[in-house]
Amino acid sequence: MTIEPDLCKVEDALGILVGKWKPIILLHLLKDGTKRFSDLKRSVPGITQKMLTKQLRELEEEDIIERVVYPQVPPKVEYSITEYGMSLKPILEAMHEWGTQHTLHKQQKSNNEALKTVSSNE
Amino acid sequence: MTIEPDLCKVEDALGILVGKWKPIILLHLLKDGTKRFSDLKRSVPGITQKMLTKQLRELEEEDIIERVVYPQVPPKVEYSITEYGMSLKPILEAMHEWGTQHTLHKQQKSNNEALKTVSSNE
DNA sequence: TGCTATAGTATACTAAAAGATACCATAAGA
DNA sequence: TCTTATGGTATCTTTTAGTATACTATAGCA
Repeated sequence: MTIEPDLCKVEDALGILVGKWKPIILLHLLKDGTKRFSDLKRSVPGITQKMLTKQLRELEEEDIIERVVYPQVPPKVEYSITEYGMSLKPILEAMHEWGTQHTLHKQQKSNNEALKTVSSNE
Repeated sequence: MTIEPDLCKVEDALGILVGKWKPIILLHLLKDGTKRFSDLKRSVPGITQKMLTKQLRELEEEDIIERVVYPQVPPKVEYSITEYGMSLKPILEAMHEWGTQHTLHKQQKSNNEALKTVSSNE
């Protein structure tokens, strides 16, 4: 299969997944199903409230996740992946698998370079 | 299969693919095999020389593409995908397929919204 | 009365990515 | 001698992404 670059839809998927936080948010939701805002915040260390809100709004806008507000105080808001969002799973898995391989590749590369350095010092 | 978010390697793949131009550059190289710098520049409309150079250097750094310089004037430089770079193909294909579906989904969504607007005006 | 929890918003800031533009070397050809 | 082609680099400006911090509402509890 060859993808016609001019008709390229790759960037659509990329646009959804890109951002420092979106993949990790999606992986948590895929793993745990439904999560509250504060759960997500705890699960994604280092993220600010503003960023989490922003990423979630963007994913919601694309119908990847669903947001349910319970009218109570203190507020309760639950997020979950939509059926449509589930369709991203193969991409995330392919990337995860590749990333795992890539780690090995990088290690081999740095090993080779270390070897070269050693032999040139001999 | 569930990906452990904490051990997540998804971002590694994402880091390679991300950038306004990288996917389209890779698709062209996957399609045509070897391409010269100027061919790529023509194939990727709107890209500046600086950006093309930068993206190519980054992909080369990751061993995704190979750069061959022919010592002649005017200069000739050829780029091609490495065997390792070929391993990205499943990801690009998965994203392409998803993107195509997503286009349909977006169309349906805007159709639905148009319908809603019509019925609320009735 | 004052504190806590939740799910945010508002404002100001910094850093990174991308874009615009000008510049370079040099052989071949008009 | 001037122009063109190629594959860049250097510098500056703009745009976008991300961070830090302060602020909000309100029920329940001590």
